Amino acid sequence: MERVTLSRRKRPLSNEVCDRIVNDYIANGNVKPGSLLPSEKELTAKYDVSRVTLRAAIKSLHDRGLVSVRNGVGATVLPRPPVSSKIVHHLERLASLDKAASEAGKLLETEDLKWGESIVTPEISTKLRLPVGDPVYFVQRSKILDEARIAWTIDWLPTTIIDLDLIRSEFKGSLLDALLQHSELELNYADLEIVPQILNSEIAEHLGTPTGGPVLYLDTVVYGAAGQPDIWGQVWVLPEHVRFFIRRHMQF
Amino acid sequence: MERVTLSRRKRPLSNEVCDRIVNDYIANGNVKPGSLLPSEKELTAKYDVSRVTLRAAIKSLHDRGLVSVRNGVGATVLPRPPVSSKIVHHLERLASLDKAASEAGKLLETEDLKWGESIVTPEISTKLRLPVGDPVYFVQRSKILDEARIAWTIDWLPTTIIDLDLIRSEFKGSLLDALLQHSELELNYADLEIVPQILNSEIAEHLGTPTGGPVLYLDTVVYGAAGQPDIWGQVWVLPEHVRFFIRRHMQF
DNA sequence: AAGTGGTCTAGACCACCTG
DNA sequence: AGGTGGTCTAGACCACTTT
Repeated sequence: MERVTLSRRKRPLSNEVCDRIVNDYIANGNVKPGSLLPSEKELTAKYDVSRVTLRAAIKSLHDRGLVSVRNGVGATVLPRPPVSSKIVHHLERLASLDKAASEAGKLLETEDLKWGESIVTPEISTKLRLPVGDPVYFVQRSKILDEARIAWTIDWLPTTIIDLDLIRSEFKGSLLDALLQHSELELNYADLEIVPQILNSEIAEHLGTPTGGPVLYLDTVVYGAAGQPDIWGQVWVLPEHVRFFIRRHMQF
Repeated sequence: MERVTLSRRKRPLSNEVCDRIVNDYIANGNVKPGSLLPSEKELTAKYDVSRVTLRAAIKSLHDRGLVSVRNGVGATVLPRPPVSSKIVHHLERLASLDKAASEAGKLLETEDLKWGESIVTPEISTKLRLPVGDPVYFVQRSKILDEARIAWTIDWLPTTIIDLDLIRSEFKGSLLDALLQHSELELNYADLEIVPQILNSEIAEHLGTPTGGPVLYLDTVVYGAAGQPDIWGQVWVLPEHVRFFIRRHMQF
């Protein structure tokens, strides 16, 4: 019995249990990839939680790609995803490139940072659903890893959602991370389109590389809880330094 | 009261309820984007299910990007994702390009189909964890949409998981779809790496286009329930005809 | 037959939002 | 204060896998 105290608890109990299972069985290799976790019955007894709660924890492990679960068999620990010295950016979760870098033990630096106000063009209008000609904020900058320019970014945001000077003062490299701090914005999900492109002269100049090479263009619209678009982000990333991964699941 | 019969039911009740909500409120526009669904209390009464079951259905709606849910407020119907005349391939679920095409009302045709047996190279060895020099099956083909070549594909698979002639006889355009029919393989998830490339002469020849243009290279390893790699797929797709989307969620 | 996960229920308490 | 969603429990029955 190792009951987690119910009082003064912030995180859901199922999250707590999920982390405990990772620590107790997976991270330290107590249960090796290919082997089974203890049964749900044993785990409910060990952590003194209901089966519903335990199953929520197992579901999280599955969603994170750590185990696969089979009826009548149990939960098998899966091998870790490939690791690399490059930054590995997992696209299935809404997180910034800066966060992916710091998880790889690297620091992304920001250069050529420029904040400003512009006018809504037809293209911005389709992305942010704002009238053409209205004012719109933008932020542009390049990202540096180990003294190499690896990405060029422009973000557009409606003037109505937040004060530009406020977010500017809170900016520490990632606009997304700064805006996520404002829970009142209720940023909720994003639609990301992935397009391979050839480096044109404009982007190549920002990145300080020759034109003609391959570049990954990521077009992201971040939506709030009511489904209204709140940020339109455009990023061009050089593939030499960042690997883009998605873990795709079977479902339904 | 519209209780779903419990007997002779195959699908989970929560799935049933999920679809009913889509049909009764979302698909027909009875609740417009930006408006709230009825409360959980009302919905449990309407469908005569427990709150746990209803919440599982709401969770599915959220995972599918149809609603956002706020504590103390309710579930807001979200606007539909962007539509397009191109094929839209959603990468967060494990599904074939052929399926994405058919969901867009298009038919992907297959040309230059070739089945064969080869020898494990060092690169194949790292992907499929097979000894170098062992035999391995491969399938290569190009995909045609509206008489245009849009993709070139090679899949590699261990000789041990299935008989090549069997899967060949069941092949209807998509190797993944054919293998997914074999539930004994327990295909479970896939790690997809996304790389922008410049068309080289080999791939350009397969695609019948000039070299030097942008192409999206998708490197996929499909894993079984025990975490063993079962398929290594390499796909080069021309961006003119297919749009690649991911809906990224906030989590934890 | 025994053990595993898959699903469902009824009821409870809490946190959050709105008037 | 009242309604909404967020979490948790104990117990039940079913489907699947293994012995």
